[in-house]
Amino acid sequence: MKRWSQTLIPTAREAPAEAMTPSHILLSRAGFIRQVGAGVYSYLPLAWRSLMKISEIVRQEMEAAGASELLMPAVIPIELYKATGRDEAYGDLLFRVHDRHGRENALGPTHEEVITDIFQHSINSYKQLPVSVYQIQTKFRDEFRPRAGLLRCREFIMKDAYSFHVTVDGPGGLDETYDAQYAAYVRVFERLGLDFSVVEAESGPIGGSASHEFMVNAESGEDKILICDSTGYAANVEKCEIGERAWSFDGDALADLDKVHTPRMGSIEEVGKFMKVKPPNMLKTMVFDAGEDASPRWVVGVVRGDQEVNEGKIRDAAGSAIALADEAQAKAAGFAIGFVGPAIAAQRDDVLLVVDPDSAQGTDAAKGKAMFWASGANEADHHVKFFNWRRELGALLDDANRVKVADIRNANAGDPSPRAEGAVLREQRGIEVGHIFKLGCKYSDAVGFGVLDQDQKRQSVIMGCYGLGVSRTLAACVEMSHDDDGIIFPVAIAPYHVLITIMKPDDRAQRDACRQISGELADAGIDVLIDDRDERPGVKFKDADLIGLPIRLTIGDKALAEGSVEFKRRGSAGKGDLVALGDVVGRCRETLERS
RNA sequence: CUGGGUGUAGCUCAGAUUGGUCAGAGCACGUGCUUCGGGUGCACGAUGUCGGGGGUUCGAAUCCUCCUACCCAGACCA
Repeated sequence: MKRWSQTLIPTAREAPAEAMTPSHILLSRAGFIRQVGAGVYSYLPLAWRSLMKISEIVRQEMEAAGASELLMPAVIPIELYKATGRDEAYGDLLFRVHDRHGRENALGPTHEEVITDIFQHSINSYKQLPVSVYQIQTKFRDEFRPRAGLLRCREFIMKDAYSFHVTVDGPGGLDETYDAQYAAYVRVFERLGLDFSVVEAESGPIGGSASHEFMVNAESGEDKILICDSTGYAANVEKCEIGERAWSFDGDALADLDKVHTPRMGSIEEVGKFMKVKPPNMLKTMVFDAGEDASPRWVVGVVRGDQEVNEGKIRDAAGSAIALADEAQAKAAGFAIGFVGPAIAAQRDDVLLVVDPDSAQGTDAAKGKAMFWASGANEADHHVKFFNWRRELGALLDDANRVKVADIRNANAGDPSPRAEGAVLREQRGIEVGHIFKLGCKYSDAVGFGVLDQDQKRQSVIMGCYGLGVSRTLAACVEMSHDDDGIIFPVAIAPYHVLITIMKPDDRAQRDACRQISGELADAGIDVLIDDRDERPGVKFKDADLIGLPIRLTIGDKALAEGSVEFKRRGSAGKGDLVALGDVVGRCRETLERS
């Protein structure tokens, strides 16, 4: 039980000018957070209560999944990150601090290295595994661009769990724990009352084989996910496969190749507008660099002008570690960056051409005639119209060592589902609140962490790691659930369950009623906040809606004259119901349990 | 990192072209009265390194310059 007048809930009519997203605006206005620096926030009392509630549910589910809580330091000698190469991989994302002796430390962005170090020095035998541990802790990542309040900050609260195994399959194996963590995450987000999706994901710099992301469904989310409703397949756009698409390079040319002067127009939009060609009729050609020693040195990806190349997919298709070519280097190597076209493959033999099926079309099926394509002319400031695959590239198209057709683009809404014939993908936006990974031996091998198995053979230890953004979850919850008046908290995340708005704090009858009700509610284990401020009713009601507690009880003369208080569920329309004093606790308990 | 923008009262912002009654408004805050079920009304009041340094000038919030902080978009990213 807490009195508003005795705590810090600095609500405001206006949000700071820099707040753009709903969660940032509302958490600021409702007095939950205050910005201290770029991507650095203080959690005021209401926010801290919500965060503790989220943390507690996470704890319970982690313990239920067999993990033990521990706490590692935030200050970590840089050597640990150097050992795994993540010193470089993370680069500027690592906060670095030098101590008085000039030693370099990182502020922990995540703790694979530290936990692996601990286990390496504590575990010697397969008999001691598997073990899962977790911590809830402040993490530091020096983001290029923090944004949207708590959604992407440089200092944030995260739960990270790690598991260690001798095998992948079978009892005690990685898969078993991964599945248990997966289930625990589902329970956590269900208990928190969040609308979420689980999607297949790229593992990014953390590394590893399999990974899933947990996304709170919200329009303002940074991540795009694609869903096949008929199978339940869902994946991040970075990972999403696309179903089979028919393709063929064959088809007669519509007209002779027509070279067009397009001075300084390197982008699809500019060229399209200038040549009066729609992006779906253009071939976007991207040059990737496989490295100086690689053969072929260059990989050239082709997708339609309205589509995006997926770097991960083209890497898989090319079968080598490639990256988007450095513009200066590519130009020096003879590529007319901005004006490259598929015909480049016919001009030089150090190029592997990878074509997305949607672009590998000789005929326009819809129109029943040859396909019209525009592309770069492989000459600065020029593009071509009436590009025809067979005419321009000939038999080269049939040489699997030079030309491949593969899914290399990001999926879009309406694309065929990779899991069900005839089904299409639907697009949705989400906020990533959890991400779990099967790491394999990446970290253990990097530091030489192995144990002896039954046969006295040394085995690399297999790892999994499981992250959950606690502070981000609070923000995602607000993104997901609010209205024009303020936040609408799910019961599990709300800092308090019930707000008692006492109209006249000086009135003896009202005070007595408030004391009675709040006492009974507290005894029933319900968290109560009492708005005892000497403010006008309108101010209190506005603030009540703003901070978004699930239930508001209003103690005023009218209701009290009938021995009642007014009961209102946040988010419901109207003024609420009159409930007899004696029934209030029951009504609250019932409402909170039901939701 | 690239591009754009903004730093003036606790918050939202005006003032800047044209240097000099430009230290301002609203909200918030304090006092008094008023009002008392959806941000009440009136009066009075307190509040500033005009982001910082340097320069130009008799005089700078305003012009020049360097620095710095923050925001937005992109690229990147659990």
